[in-house]
Amino acid sequence: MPGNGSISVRQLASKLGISTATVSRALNNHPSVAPQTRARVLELADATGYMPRVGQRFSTNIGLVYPSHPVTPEFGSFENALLSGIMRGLAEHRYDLSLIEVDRDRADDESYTQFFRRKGVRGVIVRTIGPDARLAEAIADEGFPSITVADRSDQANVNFICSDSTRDSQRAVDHLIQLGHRRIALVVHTVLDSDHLDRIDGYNRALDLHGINRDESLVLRQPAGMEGGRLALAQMLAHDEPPTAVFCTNPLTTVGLLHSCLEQGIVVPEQLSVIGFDDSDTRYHTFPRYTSVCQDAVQFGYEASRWLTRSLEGIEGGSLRVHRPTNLSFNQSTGPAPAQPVRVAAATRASRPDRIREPRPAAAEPERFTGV
Amino acid sequence: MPGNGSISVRQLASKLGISTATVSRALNNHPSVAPQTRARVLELADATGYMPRVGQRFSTNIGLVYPSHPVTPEFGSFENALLSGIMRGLAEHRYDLSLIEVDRDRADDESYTQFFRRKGVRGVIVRTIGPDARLAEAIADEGFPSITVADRSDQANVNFICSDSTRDSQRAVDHLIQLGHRRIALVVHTVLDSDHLDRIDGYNRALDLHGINRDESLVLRQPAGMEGGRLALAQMLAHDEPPTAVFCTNPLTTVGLLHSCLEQGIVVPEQLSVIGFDDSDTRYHTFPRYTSVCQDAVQFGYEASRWLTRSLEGIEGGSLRVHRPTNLSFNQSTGPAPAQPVRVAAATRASRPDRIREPRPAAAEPERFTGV
DNA sequence: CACCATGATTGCAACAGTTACACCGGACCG
DNA sequence: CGGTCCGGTGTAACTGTTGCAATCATGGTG
Repeated sequence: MPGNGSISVRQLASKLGISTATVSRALNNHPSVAPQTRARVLELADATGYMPRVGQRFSTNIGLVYPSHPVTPEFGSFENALLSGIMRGLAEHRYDLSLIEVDRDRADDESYTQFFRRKGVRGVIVRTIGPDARLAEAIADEGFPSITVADRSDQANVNFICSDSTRDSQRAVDHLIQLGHRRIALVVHTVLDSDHLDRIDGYNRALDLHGINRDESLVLRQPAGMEGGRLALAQMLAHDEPPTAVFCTNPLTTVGLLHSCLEQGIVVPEQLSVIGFDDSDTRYHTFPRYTSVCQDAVQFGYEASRWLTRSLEGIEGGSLRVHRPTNLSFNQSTGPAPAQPVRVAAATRASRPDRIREPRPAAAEPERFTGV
Repeated sequence: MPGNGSISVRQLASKLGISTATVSRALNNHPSVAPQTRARVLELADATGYMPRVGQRFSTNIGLVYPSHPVTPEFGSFENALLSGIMRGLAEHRYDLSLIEVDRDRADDESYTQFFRRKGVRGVIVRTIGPDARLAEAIADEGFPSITVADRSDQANVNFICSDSTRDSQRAVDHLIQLGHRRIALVVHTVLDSDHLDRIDGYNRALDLHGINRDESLVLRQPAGMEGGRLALAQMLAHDEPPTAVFCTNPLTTVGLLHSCLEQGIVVPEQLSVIGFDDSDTRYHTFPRYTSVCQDAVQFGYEASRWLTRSLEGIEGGSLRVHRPTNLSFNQSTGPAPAQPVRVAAATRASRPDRIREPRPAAAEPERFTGV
């Protein structure tokens, strides 16, 4: 465990027998410092837990860390809700938030601690995306104050707050079984993070509990997004023994699947029951509104930022490893199992394109990134 | 116009005949400094364009400024797209982004310039929300480097990049008229910012151009959001002479309106044509996908942050006042005007909806990824 | 009136980190 | 051999901040 951060540049310099100027340059990645000198400085800085101050004061900045380019529009509402919660949690101790993308300007030979020091942040909230959980573990291994949000790790030194959807996933599938469904499809993302493993787990447990055979051919892996939902429905309809219900473990995928149902004239829930997943309000945007397992991203952000700042202020001690249970929101997308499942035949019969096609005029060329 | 920011605390102190300690405390809102002393310090700091440095270096932080608590989940995807673009634009000169909410910890007697100085940001991107345009103007009046995004101002000192949807709003309504519609409703937000005024303007121009009388009773003001769309549809159906088409100037409102159509068994576009508004991909999430006027929030963020940083680096000079035209995206929510408009009677009759619908061909959609 | 306690302001000085400039030493080339 | 260049380092001067002491006004009390 590093020291308490009360080391100064001058102390580092005197311990190393060099000048403060060289120490400062080494810490800031100036090109004019010899590699072995920089290595010695960084090593000692790490060992002593050096933390820069402005004047005599520590900074009060928290970093929200993304592995690479953050918050692309495709992330959907989760990031918004998360940010909203984070800002609320930081308000108590007047911390500020900086957005940091690790890939952008972290030097290759620079540790995460050094990188964050250089950015002037005291602690970070790590937003790992997909399978990049290594980032959170690497930061934790360096002992830098951090907490991961909406993901988890088996490493004991990783603080996190994540959702545990196992229970509600099981309840969701159980609900379908109670309604008489026996063949229930599961749609998961192509890459499986801990969240998706929970959902698979809950799905399996519900089936096992009712003595329903697991059918691997009903577990569909599709990329998260509208198109994934569309493809999943197509797979279901083409199945030899089609399911009468589906548990779709991603919000946008659920939207895509329900959208495809409407396109193909499949009535939900009369012909097909659907349970989905939601981070915010997406379940109310579809027709019908879908029953879903819901996680509260605002709450995640709030608790993570609050714990981190309290921890830095010395109010909170120890670690935080929280599994926050999800909620189950019942809406209009589930109903009794139909006598016969919908099949591809119904869909193909209805696929003659007698629609009125909209004119597609030569649309204005989309603006590209041009300098102004 | 303030100076070039090369003034130091010591120079301020000597000009005022006080110590640097007092100057520092005054600038940081320490409670132990006499009110009139602080007033004198702040006045001189403003006049000289003081800007704090860390050591000898200016900070490279940009603030994204919200009037109050930022990025609530209701904002939808606009904020995400904006942030994404901003981060990309900041990358070129290695600036960092801090999220700042003015209401949170700006002191009452503190100018915006002082507030931003205290936060250590060199320039700000102002995200005014709704009718809060005064914020951008107040900041500009103080001469602090700033640019407003997705809003505009008549004040010549306000830099901004906004969308001009007048042309496409007119084209959208014109498109409806070409399809034979004569009674076209307009749904606008209850508070009218410059964006909404554009849309009203385009709507009016299209009607005027075709010699169609404006009917004030077809201009519906509803709060932005799903519920607003629902209420707008109810108003339309209850109208004495119901419209056969509607131009809905907000994404979520459009979603709500289309959702309500599905609930009530109103077939779009056969019974009602709908044109909406979109910041990102929302138009592909509804059934049917709606034709919409689209603004590119990523581009806004990119251009704003790039101009601001280049301006601070001295590469760019002068002001930036850009009206970026929107795009018109044609989808499946518009069609020829029906012989008879849908009325409230029809809606009630269809309240036990026969939801099996004619299929429609799926349009190709770009692959997307999502969080979680 | 003298005197002390109290609290509000302020200054001194020591601290934090950064950078311009000079210096040094070795490599390279004429 | 001498000049030139360049990578690397230190000196010193510069930022802004804060702990502690000093100062000053004020008011209550003997």
